[in-house]
Amino acid sequence: MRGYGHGVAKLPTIYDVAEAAGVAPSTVSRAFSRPGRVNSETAQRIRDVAADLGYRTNPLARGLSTARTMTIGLVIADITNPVYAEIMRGAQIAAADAGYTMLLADTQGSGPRERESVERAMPLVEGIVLASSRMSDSAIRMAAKQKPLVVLNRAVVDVPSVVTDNPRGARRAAEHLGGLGHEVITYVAGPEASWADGMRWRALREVELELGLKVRRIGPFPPTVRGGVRAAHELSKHPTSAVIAYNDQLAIGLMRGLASMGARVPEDVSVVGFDNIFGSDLVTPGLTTIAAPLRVQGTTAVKNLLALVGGASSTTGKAVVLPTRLLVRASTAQRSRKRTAPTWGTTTVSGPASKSARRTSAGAR
Amino acid sequence: MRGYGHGVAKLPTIYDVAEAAGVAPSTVSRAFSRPGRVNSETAQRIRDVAADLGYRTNPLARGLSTARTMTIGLVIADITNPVYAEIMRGAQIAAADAGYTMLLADTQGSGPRERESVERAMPLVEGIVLASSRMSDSAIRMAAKQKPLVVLNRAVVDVPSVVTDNPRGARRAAEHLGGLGHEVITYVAGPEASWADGMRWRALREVELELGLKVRRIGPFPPTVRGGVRAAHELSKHPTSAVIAYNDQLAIGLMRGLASMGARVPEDVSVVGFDNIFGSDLVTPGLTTIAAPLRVQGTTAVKNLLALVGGASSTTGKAVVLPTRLLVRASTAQRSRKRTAPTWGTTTVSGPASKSARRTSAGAR
DNA sequence: TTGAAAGCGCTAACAT
DNA sequence: ATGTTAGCGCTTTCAA
Repeated sequence: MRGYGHGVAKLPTIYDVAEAAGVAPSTVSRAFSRPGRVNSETAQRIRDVAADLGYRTNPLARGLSTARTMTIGLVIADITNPVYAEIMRGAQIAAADAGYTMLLADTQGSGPRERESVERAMPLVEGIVLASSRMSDSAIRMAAKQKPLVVLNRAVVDVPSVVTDNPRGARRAAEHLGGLGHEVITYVAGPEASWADGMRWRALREVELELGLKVRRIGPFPPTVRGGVRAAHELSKHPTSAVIAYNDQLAIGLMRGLASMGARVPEDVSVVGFDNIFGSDLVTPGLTTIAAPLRVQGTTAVKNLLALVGGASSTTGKAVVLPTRLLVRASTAQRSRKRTAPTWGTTTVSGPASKSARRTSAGAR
Repeated sequence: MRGYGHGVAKLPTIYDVAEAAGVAPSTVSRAFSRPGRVNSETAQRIRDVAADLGYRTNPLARGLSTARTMTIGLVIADITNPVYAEIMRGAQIAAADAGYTMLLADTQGSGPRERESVERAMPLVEGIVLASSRMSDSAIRMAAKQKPLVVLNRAVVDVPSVVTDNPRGARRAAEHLGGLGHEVITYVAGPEASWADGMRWRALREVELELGLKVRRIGPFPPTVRGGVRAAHELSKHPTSAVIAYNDQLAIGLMRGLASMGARVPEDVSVVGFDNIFGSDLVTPGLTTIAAPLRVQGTTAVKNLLALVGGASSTTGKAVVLPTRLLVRASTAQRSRKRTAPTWGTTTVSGPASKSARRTSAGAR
């Protein structure tokens, strides 16, 4: 009702309030300052007057003198990737709960762009969360010296990190598949720059002997549905009855590709993904996956960041590792020993029968 | 290599540069100021020295005196909704292209939270994009007086708006279904607060007579997969052979719900969604949908906002309307007149046969 | 062009 | 508990 003009209205300042309340500007400032909001009678009166005038403390000005902008930055490799939807939600909630605003930068998977985003955001924020960063360890460490910073989905020595339990996740996937009678598993790799990819593949190699199964690897592929389709073609050259994909998108694409080549999931090949993104339970068959606590990842990263901002020392040097869990859906099944016919793997999508099946029969190894 | 300490490194200021270059601070400022970057020899030397020192102009300080923070705000109703992934990407790109940083606020579908976010962001940004706002028209208009603002997916009188062509989209959906022989269509409504929902339903009502078909409406339902499942139950009480859902999530949930009740899509019921979100082509059957130019929506909103920021007058009072297109996939098909048996609609998921079929036979209307 | 000085709105020592 | 006085880092008159 206070009939603002039309263009850009000028907001009242601390001086306006001071004058209206008949006190010194600094007194007004105090009535609004952070820690121990003064509670004298005057302070209250000042707040009333301020509210009346529609006064709002200008965060820019405040930030200029205190370096507290009440803003944190979240830089993400690919905002389009459904994984980040939940992560961002979690981050946003944690930030908002602490009274912080979130600056978002999408780097579209580009390293240089990421560096630039970080530089741009740096002076505006009190701290930064780097999700699935593609920058080099040293670049990250460098940035971490400027402002509090935590990396998500990656462990960087000397920099607070939040990761999921990739080794355990990969192991669970392998155990699950092994338990279903699969003896050789193909790992469909994601981007080489991905830290998680390395962890997953390495973990699989490690459990290989222990679980008495064989693990191959194809890739790298872009971590997208399309990448998965390509992977399916690649897989058809050396079919295995079970596949673990770097992430759900890849797994979903793989299933599509397999379907288009006449392979059935899970009858012919069992597929496991990672992350449990939106949609992984909607595809047919539902995707068995190693679920990550997406939202918790976001909140944890932000909470830790805020702790740092609040002056906490970088805790231990250890990364915080969040648990994952195996979600069994319809894309994995008992290995069928009675393969009626090598219906796929004997032909590729781009032509008639050519490379004949290998490793397709039981006693492969 | 410039061996930063360890804690928070202090950045060089304009004064440091001035001293190093042997000029006055204001001269340094000029060498970096906005419009016509001075090109004198000194200016160049200053820039070199600055680069050498690792100087970066502090946006906060700049913002304090110029009110140009090079930041825009994007406030979104539900960051978790896949629709926004692409919109955000588009917005982010447009912002980055113009050298702007993006502040993001997720309001989790809460009106009050949205108001608060806007207030919080207001002083930090040069302008705001409100995506699918749940605030009242008057609240939006109020905010629009403070700073440049554009609303996305909603038209508000006197406020620059960007919307998709809902009427045309709804019409196309109806025509498509009509062309397949469907005579009565159920519209599964989304949230009542949604402007788009109103537009879509209203458009359907308008083409009803013209296309010679009948349109019913059930709902409102939350615009989620779960909401869709609930809608399926509701639908089973008054089955129709064709359904148009408020959005893809609802449509997908509906398909799941129908499947669990024994109804086949598209044989028993054809389903059309809106938006073409990630995943709508991954479900089985693929979802026929009215595709929105998601990314373009984001870029358009931001570009228009930036134009306003740059001083453009609110153009005409008209909303920018972006075209949609019908994407036919497998969830819609010719209506089968020879219904062998009313296999669904006669039983509900929660028990044996009860409510008998209605409107299920051919000559319904 | 460049320099000098005032000020953006707020906070942070000092005093009182 | 309040008032005074300097800045935070940058831009912007106004002179030179």
